[in-house]
Amino acid sequence: MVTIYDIAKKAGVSPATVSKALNGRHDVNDTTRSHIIATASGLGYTPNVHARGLKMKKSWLIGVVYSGCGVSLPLDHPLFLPLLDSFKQNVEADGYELLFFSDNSPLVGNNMIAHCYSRQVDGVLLVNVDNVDAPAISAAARDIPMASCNLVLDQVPAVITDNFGAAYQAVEYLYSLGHRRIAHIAGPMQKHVLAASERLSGYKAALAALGLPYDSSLVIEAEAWSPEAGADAFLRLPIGKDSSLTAVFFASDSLMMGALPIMERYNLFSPDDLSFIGFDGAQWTQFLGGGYTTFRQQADLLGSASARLLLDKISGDSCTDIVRIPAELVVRHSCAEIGRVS
Amino acid sequence: MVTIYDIAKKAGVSPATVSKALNGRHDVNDTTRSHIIATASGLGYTPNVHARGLKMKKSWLIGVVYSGCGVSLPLDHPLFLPLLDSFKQNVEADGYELLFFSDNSPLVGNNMIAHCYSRQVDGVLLVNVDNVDAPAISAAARDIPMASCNLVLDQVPAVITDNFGAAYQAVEYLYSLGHRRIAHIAGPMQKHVLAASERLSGYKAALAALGLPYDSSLVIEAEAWSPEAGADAFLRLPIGKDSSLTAVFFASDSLMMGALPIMERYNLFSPDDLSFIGFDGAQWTQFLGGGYTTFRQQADLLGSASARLLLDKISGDSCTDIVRIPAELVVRHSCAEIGRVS
DNA sequence: ATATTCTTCGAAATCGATTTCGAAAACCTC
DNA sequence: GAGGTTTTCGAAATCGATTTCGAAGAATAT
Repeated sequence: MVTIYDIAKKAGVSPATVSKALNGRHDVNDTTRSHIIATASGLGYTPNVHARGLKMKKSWLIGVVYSGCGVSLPLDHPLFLPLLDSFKQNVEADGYELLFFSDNSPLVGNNMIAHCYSRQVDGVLLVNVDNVDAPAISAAARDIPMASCNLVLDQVPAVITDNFGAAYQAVEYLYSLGHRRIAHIAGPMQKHVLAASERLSGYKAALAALGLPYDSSLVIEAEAWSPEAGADAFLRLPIGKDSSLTAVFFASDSLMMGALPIMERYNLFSPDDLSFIGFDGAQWTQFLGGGYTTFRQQADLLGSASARLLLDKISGDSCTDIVRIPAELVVRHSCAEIGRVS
Repeated sequence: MVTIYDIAKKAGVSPATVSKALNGRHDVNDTTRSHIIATASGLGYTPNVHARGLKMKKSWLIGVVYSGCGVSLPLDHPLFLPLLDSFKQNVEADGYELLFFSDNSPLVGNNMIAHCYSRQVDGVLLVNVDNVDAPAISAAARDIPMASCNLVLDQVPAVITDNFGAAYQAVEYLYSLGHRRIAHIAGPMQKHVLAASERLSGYKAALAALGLPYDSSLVIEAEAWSPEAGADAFLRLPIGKDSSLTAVFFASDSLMMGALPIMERYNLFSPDDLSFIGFDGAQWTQFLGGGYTTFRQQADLLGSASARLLLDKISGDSCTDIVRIPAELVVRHSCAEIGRVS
């Protein structure tokens, strides 16, 4: 491995000067600087990040924490990779790289924090985390800059999709098409991941605002975010040709996917028999069944916003607690206009 | 930050002894060892990986390289995350963590290699890489332990799905159901990613073995692995109620997904009008249209095998060049039995 | 009791880069 | 040219953990 000592010897200067030349310090002559840079690249020098990290107490590493054992928020959530990719591009621009570690203990907490200290990460992003030791993390967040995505914890600035607003808009949209009895398949309620609860709140608020009664038989909470759980929940709805139910708002596309085989089994079609709205913007919603209407979570914005939040936190700036990112209603063909027969 | 010097002072021993006690060396008394361990955990000590890495020339880091700018092999490929998760669990068991870096230059090569040297990674996994500076990587692979997944490069041991065998089996299966005119929507041919070419070869070989003629009008190479490209390719096939074509083997589920809207447009149904087989085992194939037959790539095995390969390489063992992982035929309901009307 | 071996521990060097502070040289001012 | 300022450079300390090698003490052998 080529070190600055090798460069120093070859260039006929001291290691100190090499370091300064390579780091753009001003107390080194332009001539010597270019000479040093030339011999450095001639030798194929790459700085040793361990030595640098040891001295500077900075690793240029950002830990990405997710739930390895998460069942309700699976790793293959359609949001995860695009979000991470966007986040990565943003922090890379500032020179950071991503250290990928999950905390495989039942609760994301101490184990993860020990990792952070040990690896000297400069910051931590919590994403797709569903089972946290909230007090431990909030405490650690005073030492280690943290940010989270779609997760709300004390002391940790968060970027969240505007679930409430989107759900509200979903009901408004269905109402505008003439729907009056609108069901909601909710996701599993979790303590710090508010996706399910906020979407349910938005649904309720819109009903109230539109003067629609809240019918608890039209709201089913799924056991998980999976298609299987969606199917189970969907079956508990009053479906059938003669049902007064005309529309279903699913808390996620995964849940909606589970309903599709059931629809086939009962020989029902969307949108003719039942209007569907999903959530997430999964790829299949674009191509299947004439296209399903859904809310696209803006992974790119979620990623860039959480990067901004974390980078600000790292540089010590005070930053906003919560940033809301709107979800985009993607209108396709799974919602029918009804009730205009007058 | 708590260091071994702090522990040494508190425990009344030297830093050297602390280091040895914590690392399980034999030249330290059991009594002092337990005393040291106790005070270490009492102080909340976590070792500084930079200091350790500097001295030991080992980072306990494995670099995961993928194509950031890859278009033909998108980041959200259904295989990517499950594979990575399996890989991670396997290398974590040996104490490694994952450094996630893409090479955003047009060709994955020098930039990535510089990163590896700089970060002192102990090994590199190449995955979902589609545009490589092959000579540069092969050269670097002599210095840095590497392994790849679904990518074939000189000097780099690889784990690959048995594309040939699966494609062969697809044709055999369709043949056994009575199909005689079987089309293939191939993926884009790439130099080092053999998914498309091997699947095409398997298709051709099976035709030949079964005595079926090769009809070039039934083989279309898609421009990319996307649904859009799949739709374009599918439209160039002789489809329609009166076509003699009875089955299509798609090189991926994504390509197959693109064909579904076209089917609807022409009022065709699978399997009644056309039998479909996909590749990858995407989630939607399980739930939509009564279930689509596909080949499941065994992400868990691909991940664990590439972990094994890389860990062996790191420990200096000679290891196999190529490991083949079979793909599992998942029979659902998109393939009809025909021709048994006699 | 003396010699020898084994156990246990610590002083000091090392890994590679950064940074402080002082020294030398070059420059300027009058 | 004396005094002062600026520029340019290097010796040495530092970050925290590991490791070598020698020393002191304990245990064993003769």
